[in-house]
Amino acid sequence: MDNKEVRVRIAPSPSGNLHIGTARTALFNYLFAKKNNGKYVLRIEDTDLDRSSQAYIQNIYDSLKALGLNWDEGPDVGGPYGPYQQSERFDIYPKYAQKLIDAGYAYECFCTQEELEAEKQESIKNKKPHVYSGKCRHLTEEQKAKYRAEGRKPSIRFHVPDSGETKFTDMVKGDLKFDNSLIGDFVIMKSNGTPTYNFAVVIDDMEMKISHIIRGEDHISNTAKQILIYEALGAEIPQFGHLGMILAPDRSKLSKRHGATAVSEFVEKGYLTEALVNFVALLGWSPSDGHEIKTLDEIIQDFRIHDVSSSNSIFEYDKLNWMNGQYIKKMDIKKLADLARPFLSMYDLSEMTEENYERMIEVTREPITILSDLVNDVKYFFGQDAEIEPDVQTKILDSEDGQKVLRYVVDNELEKWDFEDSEKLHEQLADLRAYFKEQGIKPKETMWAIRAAVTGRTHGADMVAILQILGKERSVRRIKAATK
RNA sequence: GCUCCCAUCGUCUAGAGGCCUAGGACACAUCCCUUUCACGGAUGCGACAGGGGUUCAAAUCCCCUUGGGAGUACCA
Repeated sequence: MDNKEVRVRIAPSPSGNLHIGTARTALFNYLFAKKNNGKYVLRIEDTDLDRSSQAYIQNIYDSLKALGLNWDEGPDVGGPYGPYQQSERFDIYPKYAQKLIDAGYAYECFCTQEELEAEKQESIKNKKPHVYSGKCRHLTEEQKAKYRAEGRKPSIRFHVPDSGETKFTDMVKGDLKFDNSLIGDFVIMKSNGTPTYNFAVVIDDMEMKISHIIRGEDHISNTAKQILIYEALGAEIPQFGHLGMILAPDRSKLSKRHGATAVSEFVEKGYLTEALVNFVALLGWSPSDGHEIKTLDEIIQDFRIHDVSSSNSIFEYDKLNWMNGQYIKKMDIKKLADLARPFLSMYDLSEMTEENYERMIEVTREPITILSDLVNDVKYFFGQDAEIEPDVQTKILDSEDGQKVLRYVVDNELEKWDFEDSEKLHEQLADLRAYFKEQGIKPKETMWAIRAAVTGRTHGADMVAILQILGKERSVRRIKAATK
């Protein structure tokens, strides 16, 4: 190709928290930029002032940063082609609109909503595609003056050619073409003086020298309109790449009723941003070496936009959960311990030393898939007494073998257990298992008795660790309490 | 309605005419490991939507049908 600088952008609209789909689009843009030593720009598209809010803008910043998708230029960091927030760019769009009018590519339209609606209904009735008739295309100055006198404020429409095709080669979809006669003259400036989306993006992308536009395929049909504008302006047309959509398991659009949709919601539920990025990268792209667990940097190395799948993909939690579990398992323990804290706010963490807190996380991290699983899994580390589950009471603590083990432990072992030395304690438990094995009680049943007494459950973290974190006093207390 | 996109195991995907009796991952099942849950290991289950072409040869190319998705706004 050429050696022009690669510049991509992610342009979210702050009418909600950063959506997981937008995050994937951001990721692919980021990957493409990094892979090609390009620039990755963040632009906030808040043209619709009613639906936009500062809180959402902040959420977009925070989410993108948390995912590690840091931008080179943007509203907060600036850059050579700012401002990067559309609401601050309102003065530049009318100039370009006027330029198009002057060149004959656009015209003022005085049609009312009612007239437009009537046209549309007529088309539907005749089973024809509804395309604006273009009746304001050739208004005389007198007619315009008359409309103005009536108080009508014009919108500005782009004059789309009546024939021919608009085509482009999409980086992921291949050759695409649209029949101009079916596009219809579309509005570029609303009657209130603000630009429509299709106009604002083109102007902004053009001014910001965006070379490649990677976005969701819901924008495919907009592309024809946008190319027409680029051409009318005599601007260089960027390369486009349209990604398949992310769908819910029922093949509908991913929405709140399917669970979390915003990146921040996933984080609040206990998903790790590293896992989120990794998982979402695999929706539409696959690593060349078959190793799916990869860091952002590794993905950058392996990423090629032309390898991206052009079909939609379904967002299933199974694999995300598995992947999140993998990341939790491998994460630096100090980092994990810090991330886990907010999830454990219902417990009095000051009860235990920092060292014990970390060890508790270390020994409970293994089976969990999301951080919030910790809430339940860590419960028995708190409080003086164990909360015994009903089943555990009847099936284990009330059983003959269970009591036999506990009785023996209380009478002969408990005082000898070395809570300070984990290896010693480990051996002592092993000896206990061996002792009862000769009496026909399985090793796991021996341990169940102790586990049940100490934690009230049949499963959980390593027994030695539990006993040590709980400390001698509470461990002894719980075991004695369960012994009849 | 019209336009466009898409179509390999339940899901994410590999596959760019012969390497495919279609490979991997998640999920599921069984077994092994084991102080529990889990992790890990092994095995199994499981797909080229259907129909026509093209070709010596098609999951791969073309057409039709079907199914799914998107767009069709003075919303972005």
